[in-house]
Amino acid sequence: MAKYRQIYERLAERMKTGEYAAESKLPSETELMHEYEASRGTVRKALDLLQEHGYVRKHHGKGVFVLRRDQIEFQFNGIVSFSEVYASMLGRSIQTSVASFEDIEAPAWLADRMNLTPGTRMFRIERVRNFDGENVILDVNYFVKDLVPGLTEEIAAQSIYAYVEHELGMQISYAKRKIAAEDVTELDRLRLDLHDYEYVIVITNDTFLYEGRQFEYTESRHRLDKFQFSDVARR
Amino acid sequence: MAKYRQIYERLAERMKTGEYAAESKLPSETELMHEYEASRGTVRKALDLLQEHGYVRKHHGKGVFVLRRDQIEFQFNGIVSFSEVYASMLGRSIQTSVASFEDIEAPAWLADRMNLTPGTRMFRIERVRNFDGENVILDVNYFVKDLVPGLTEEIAAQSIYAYVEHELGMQISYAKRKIAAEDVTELDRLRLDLHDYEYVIVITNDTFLYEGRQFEYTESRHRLDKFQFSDVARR
DNA sequence: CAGGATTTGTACGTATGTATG
DNA sequence: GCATACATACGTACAAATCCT
Repeated sequence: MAKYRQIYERLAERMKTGEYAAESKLPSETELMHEYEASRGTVRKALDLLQEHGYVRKHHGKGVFVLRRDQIEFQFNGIVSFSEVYASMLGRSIQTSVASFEDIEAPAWLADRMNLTPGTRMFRIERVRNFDGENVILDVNYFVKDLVPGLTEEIAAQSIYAYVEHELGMQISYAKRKIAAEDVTELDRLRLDLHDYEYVIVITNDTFLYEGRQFEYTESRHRLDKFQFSDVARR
Repeated sequence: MAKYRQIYERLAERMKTGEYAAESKLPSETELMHEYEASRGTVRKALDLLQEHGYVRKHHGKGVFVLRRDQIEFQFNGIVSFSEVYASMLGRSIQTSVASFEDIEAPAWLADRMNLTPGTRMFRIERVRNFDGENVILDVNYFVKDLVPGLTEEIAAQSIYAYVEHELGMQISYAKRKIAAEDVTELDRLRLDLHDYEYVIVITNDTFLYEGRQFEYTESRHRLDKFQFSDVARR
């Protein structure tokens, strides 16, 4: 792994564990240079990455400050799978369990939406995200089977995106997202600890490969109080 | 302006005008070095920025390629006030009324959040968006007064962003957005037709100028059923 | 298929500018 | 004014991915 990336991960780790507390100032670039035996440019690349991912905020002439991260956050501009996000919040217990794993024929509404030939085989996967002992997020994924051969329940329990990108070497190009509130469904009640909430926040996600082919459709259904989305828009 | 940013803008310009066509390859870093009389590091910073902003994609060993523009357009990367976007999504018009327009001292929490010296004068504006006869969105804007001189209630009733950009000629750099659900407040009940909804979706928006100075903080509070957000994320 | 040429990625060093306290 | 800390810019070297002869 690249050195700046190692420094990034080490620093992120120390913020997650609280060694570098929220609101506090990180060591200066010069100090980090000596600590990690790296050049200033390399240290700066690590710090830039931390800022891009929402860990810190740099202030010219003052220093680099640790940001608070108390809620579940979808912080990045890029396409991020939920386990990637959770991985970024280590220190809090988040567990994924596969509630359902089926090999089905694409339902009509989905074949239409994804522009597939009717009858296409797909994986339909339900995964529940448990945060601090409560089931608060339900992910329902639909993958085109031909495009993710060898996908198993065990992989789904880990990170499907890591499998798709690193094992299969697939090139993801872009994803369309939509966020809206919806009434809770029977499935939500079955899978989630909803308490009295009557609504869920639903993120729908259509993911495309470089050639423009869609290989995934996902609905991520969040309990209201555990939902947060952040991003940075630029001109 | 920094040199790498000048190169960034020049290249972006040449892509917008079509001089660098979509799907085509940009000149190599070495060529750009000579063309702009800059070091490789500086050229690379400009290219990184272009990629981050969705103009190009870099491929190790191959080159830097111009992305299709139509998808960038659809992206929410313009820093548009959310309600304008919402209106265009539904293809209908929203009526805006200014519910409150004050000249105040920055409250402590906001001075802290925006990194302002305490006592800074600000405009605090409440605007209500009416759709199909119901008040469904409440925008609360805070602007640093020094940075938007001459802002009036009449302008607020139209588009503040149009005023800021075209009349004042200010250069907006980027905005940080966060979306989350919150309990309704007294203010929500006062301004909106909430029916039985107990929650609102709140979009907070911190907007920055090129120099990194923040000039605005906004909360856009949406009735649950009238909220929708879409965007395109790119790897 | 080998191997060199091209192109982007990483890393180091140095110097100077700008913001903050 | 001075010290500290981050920002920009230049130059160099080598690594890794890709392309081409």
